[in-house]
Parts: sequence; C-alpha cells; structure tokens
Amino acid sequence: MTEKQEKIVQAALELFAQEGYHATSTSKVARAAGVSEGLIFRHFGNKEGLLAAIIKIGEQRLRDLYADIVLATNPKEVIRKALEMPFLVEESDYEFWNLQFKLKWELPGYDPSKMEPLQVALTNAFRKLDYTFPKLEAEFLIHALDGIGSALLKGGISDKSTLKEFLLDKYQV
Amino acid sequence: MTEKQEKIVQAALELFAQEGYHATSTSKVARAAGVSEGLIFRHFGNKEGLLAAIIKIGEQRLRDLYADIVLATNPKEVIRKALEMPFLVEESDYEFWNLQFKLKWELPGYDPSKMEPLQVALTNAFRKLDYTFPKLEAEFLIHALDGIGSALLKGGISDKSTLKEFLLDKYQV
Amino acid sequence: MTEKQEKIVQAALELFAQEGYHATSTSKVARAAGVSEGLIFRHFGNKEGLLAAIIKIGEQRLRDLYADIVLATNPKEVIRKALEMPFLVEESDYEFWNLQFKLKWELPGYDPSKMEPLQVALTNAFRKLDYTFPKLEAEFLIHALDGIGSALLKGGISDKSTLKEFLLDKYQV
Amino acid sequence: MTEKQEKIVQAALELFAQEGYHATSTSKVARAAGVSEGLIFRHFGNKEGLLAAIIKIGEQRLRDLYADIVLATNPKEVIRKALEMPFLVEESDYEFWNLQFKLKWELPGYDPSKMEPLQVALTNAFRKLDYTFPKLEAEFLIHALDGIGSALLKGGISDKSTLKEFLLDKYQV
DNA sequence: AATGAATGAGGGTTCATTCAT
DNA sequence: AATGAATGAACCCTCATTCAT
Repeated sequence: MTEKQEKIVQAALELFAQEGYHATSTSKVARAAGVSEGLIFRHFGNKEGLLAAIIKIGEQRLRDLYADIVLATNPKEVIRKALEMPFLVEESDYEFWNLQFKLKWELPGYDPSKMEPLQVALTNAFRKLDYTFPKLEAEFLIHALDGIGSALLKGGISDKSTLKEFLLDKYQV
Repeated sequence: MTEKQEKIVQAALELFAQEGYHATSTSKVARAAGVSEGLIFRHFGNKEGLLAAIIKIGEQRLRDLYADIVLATNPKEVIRKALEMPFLVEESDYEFWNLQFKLKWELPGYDPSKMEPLQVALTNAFRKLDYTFPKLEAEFLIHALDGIGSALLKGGISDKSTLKEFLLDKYQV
Repeated sequence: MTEKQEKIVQAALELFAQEGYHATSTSKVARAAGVSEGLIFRHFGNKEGLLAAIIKIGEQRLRDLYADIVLATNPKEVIRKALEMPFLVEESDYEFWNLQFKLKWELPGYDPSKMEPLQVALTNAFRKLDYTFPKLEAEFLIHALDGIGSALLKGGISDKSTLKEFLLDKYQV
Repeated sequence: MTEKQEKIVQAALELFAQEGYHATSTSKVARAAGVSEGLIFRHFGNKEGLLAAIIKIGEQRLRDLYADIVLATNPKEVIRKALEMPFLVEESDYEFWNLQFKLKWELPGYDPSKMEPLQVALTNAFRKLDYTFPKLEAEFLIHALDGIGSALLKGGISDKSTLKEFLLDKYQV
C-alpha cells in the first residue's frame, strides 16, 4: 500500500464509522484524505472496493484479537481472556470497531460466522470445566459479549471496570 | 393516520429494513406504497420526518413488549419473561425489529436509554432473589439479551428453543 | 409529448447531429433545451432512451418519405420519385438527416434493412420496364441514392439540380 | 515508427473502428496495445494526435487504391477497375475501412475532396467513351461506389460477386 | 523511451424536495 | 388530499492529460 492509499483507507474508515457507508460520499473521503477523488477509483475500483479493503482490515484485526484467546491452554484463561476482550479495546479504537458493528447491519450478507474459532475455544473450555451444556454456555457468552461490545461502543456502559470485575467473578476466572 | 399514510409508513418500514435508511430513496418508497412521491412530503415533511414516524412506532412496540415484563410481580416471573422476550418475536416481525437494530447503528444519537424501565425491573427482581450484585446482573442480562436478539435477527441462531430452555434453566426461572 | 419533452428532443437532435451522440453531453442538451438535466432522465430514462426517441422519429420520417414512392402505380413514376427523393429534402432538414447517417455509423447494429420496402418497389418497377436484372438494378440504385444523399449532406455536391436532371434523363423517367 | 508506436496505432485502429473515436478511451487503447497510457501522449501528443496518425494512414491507403485506377490508360480499364475497387477489399480489411467511413461522419470537416483524382480519371474515361455528360457520369458513379462500399461494410450486400458482374456488364467494361 | 501514480474536469445518473394543478 | 412535472445539488465514476521517476 502506498502512502496515499493508506490515507484514503484511513479517511474512509473514519467517515464510514462516523456517518455510515452509504451516507459517506467518495468526494468527502477524497477531501478528508487530501487526495483527488479519481485516485480512489484508480486504487480501489469503486466505492465498494474501498469498503472491501476496509472490511479486510477489520477481519484481520478481529483474528488478532481472537488469536490470544484461542491459543490459551488453560480453560479458565480462555474464558477470562474472552471476558476481558471487549474491555481491552482502547477508546482510540472505538471508531474502528464502531464501523465493524455498523457494517454488520448496513451490509447484506455480512458477518458470516466470523466468531466460529472463538465459539470452539469457549466450548472446549466450558467442557473441561465440566459445565453441563458447554456448547450452549459458549453460545450464550458470545452473544453476551457481542451485546456488551455494542453497548460499550454506543456509550451505554458507564463503569467499565466494575462490570468487568463482576463478570470475571461471575464466571470464577 | 389516513390509509395512504399507513401505506407509506408500511412501505418505508419494509424498505428501510431491507436496504437501510440511506440506501432507500423516497421514490422507491412512493412506488412501493402506490402513492405519488410528493405525498410523502405533504404528510411527513421530509425523508427524516418519515423516519421519525417509523421510529416512534418502534418505540411504542418496544414499550408494549416491556409492559408485560415490568408489570409482573413475582421476581422469577420478571426474569423468565425477560429471557423469553427475544424468542417470542414472531418471524413475520423480524423485518420490523431488524430495522430497529439497523437504525441504532445508522443514526447518530439513537437509543437513549430506552431500556431503562427494563433495567429497573430486572434489578429489583435480582435483588429480591438475593443476588449479590443485582444491578450488574441486570445490566449483564440486558446486554446478553441484546446480543441474542441481534443474532436471532441475523440468522445466527439455529436452535432457538434449546437456547431458550438453557437460559431458563441457567437462571432457574 | 409535453412541451419540454419536445424541447429536449429538438435540442438533442441538433446537438447529436452537429457533434455526434457520444460527443454530446446530457448537460449540454439540457442547457440547449432550457431545462434541468434531471428532466431528461425523468422523461427518457437515460441518454440512450433519448437517442431511441430520436431514432424512432427518424424512422417515421423515413417511412413518410418512402410512402409517396412505394404507393405510386406507374413504374416510371416510382423510379422518378426515388431519384428525386434526395433532392427533395430541404436544407433546413439537412441536420436531421445528417444525424440519421451519423447514427448509422456510430451505433452498432443500426439500420437493419430499413430500405426494404423501397427495394421491393423499385424491383417491381424495373421488372415492369423489362430490365434484364430488375433486382440488381434496384439494389444498385439504392446504394447510389445512399451515396448521393451522403454527399449531399456533407456538401460534396455543388450543382444539385443538374445532377438530378442528369439522373432523370439517364433513367429516362 | 517504433514497435510500440505501431502497437498503439494498431490497437487504436481496431478500437476506433469497433466502437468509434469518442467512445474509445485512451486507457482502453493503452491496455489493448500492452503499453502504458502515458506513452500514447509521449508519442502522439494527445488523443486527437493519435487519430490524426490513423487518418494519415487511411489517406495513404486510399491513394494506393486509386493509384492503380488512375494510372490505367485504357478508359474501359479505368472504369472497370473503379467498379471492382470496393469488391477487391479483403474482409480482413473491413475494420480499417469501416473506421474511415465512421470518421467521415464523426469528425467535423473531414473528407475534403479526397476523391478528386478518381473523379478526374473517371471523367476522362467517360469522355473518351463518348458519354454525353462525362463529368456527371463520373460524379454519379463515385457516389454509387461510395454507397456500395458503405453497404459492403455494414453487411448489407449478400451476393458480392453477382453485383460486381452486374455492374461490369451494365457499364460494358 | 517508458511507466504508472496522480489529477481535475466532466461524464451520466439519482436524489430529496418543490410547486402548479 | 393528491399528483407528477420539474429542479439543482450531489452522487459515483471515467476521462484525457501531466509528471516524477
């Protein structure tokens, strides 16, 4: 990626996150990136291509977040890390993740089981800890984490650390 | 609301739900409603006014859903009803709720503590049942339900009834 | 056709004729027609639709020109009228016919045997006059008329009436 | 002309012939020629310069076609060769000539009496053969040949050799 | 000579909105 | 209340052209 390509992606990321994909015009992206509008199309083909590039980045970042969890050996550690995940995201990254959640609703056919590796890891962890329904426990937890992440980004959680501690305690990890 | 007004709202509801607010043009709404485009503006002022009307309906429907929960006296019943709520939504209504979730992300400054009555009711229920941190339990559960509702709408939950039974069992209600 | 629709078609006709279809922008058409650019698309769908409307007019005008020839009973009259046809076109209509010739080359798959009724009429006329190869005579004449029309429009014929008299004399009609 | 220059001209020739000058972008030409877009401008200045180069080639080719006719001594031979000319063009060259006809209509102020040498030769031939109006005969024949060539390129002539024989017979050459 | 990133103007088209009827 | 013609701004995108390398 050249320097200008990076700038375009960065600007698009911010604008798509703030206003949504459809509500953001390519001309606004170009202006924000300090670049001619045509360049967007030279590098990404069309607006959707730019979006695709951004989504790819998002998927990579998600995989990075998971990696640490999935690779843990101790079942309690797996669960603890999963619980901590939403709280580890720095506020400077909220915009980025906000976009990912936005896109999940704005795009048709998005989010096809990206969570699966996490699902598997959590199921195994719950099984090792002799939970009666490890698969369902994992499923529930993932949904809960999704809801928490969502609320975090929308500013619906005032006391983050208290909630986190409560969760770690609740799951005894 | 006159008959044509209803038709407009209904058409907008469907289209906004399917394609998103920004991606839906007023002309498409008019066509789907079998109405002239100008009429939309006569009745709702502008496109945002039409959206506002739809949001209002959504809020009313949400209150209706809550009412049954909030008014319950038995704490276990409160929790049970809360847990059942996402699963009670009929598939024919998915489109409607899909739109509500969509809007939460598409609009700036949306979702201002609509959940509060539910939060209060759940906190009280958990307190009556002697949970150590009733407020946090309520908060967690609400986020979890949000996540479950989200997954339900996106088709990410294959076996609804099993998950529901698991939850009722988990919370012993 | 409303008044503005007429204006659009008229302006497009002139511009397409002068500069060619591809070289004429819809904005130029709109400006020349004294109309907003959007109106073109409301009425004709897209630029090609506008072209189609113009082509339709051209085909009608061509049929009108033929009608007089085809309906003649006397074979000599048929041939005479065919020969006179290119010379009957008024100079104020040159622009219109210029466009028709232009389009024949600019558009793929244009001009599919529009000349057939004329071909039939001329063949019959030559047959009645005992020409040895009436069909080939007709074919040749049509091509010649096409070439003459083309030259007429491009300004390649200085003395129209002399050429016309020569032709009438040559075919003895 | 360097090898790359040739490639550009060749690619432009094909594309201009197939889709027209205005409808062909320089980027498409570059791609088809396997050359960077910038090189076109290095060599030909601008798009019009590329066109000019192509036109020049066309004019040379036309002169070549004429040469054989004009240099003939026997008047019958002149006429015969003129009549044969359109039929001598190989189908593999149709694309090239198609472009020439296209350009005649697409460009303003094109075709300034390129036919003159042929006109002179034919006039002389008809005069030698004691035609009453040799100049008009020549003019008519040239227009007819133009029409025939046009039809040939547009695929409007099914039986070429029959038409040719008919013409040779008609002019008794 | 040759590339390919970069540009700015303009392309066709869609949009939300207004207005006369 | 209801229509549909009409608008002008903005949309995404393509264009011919330039320039540093």
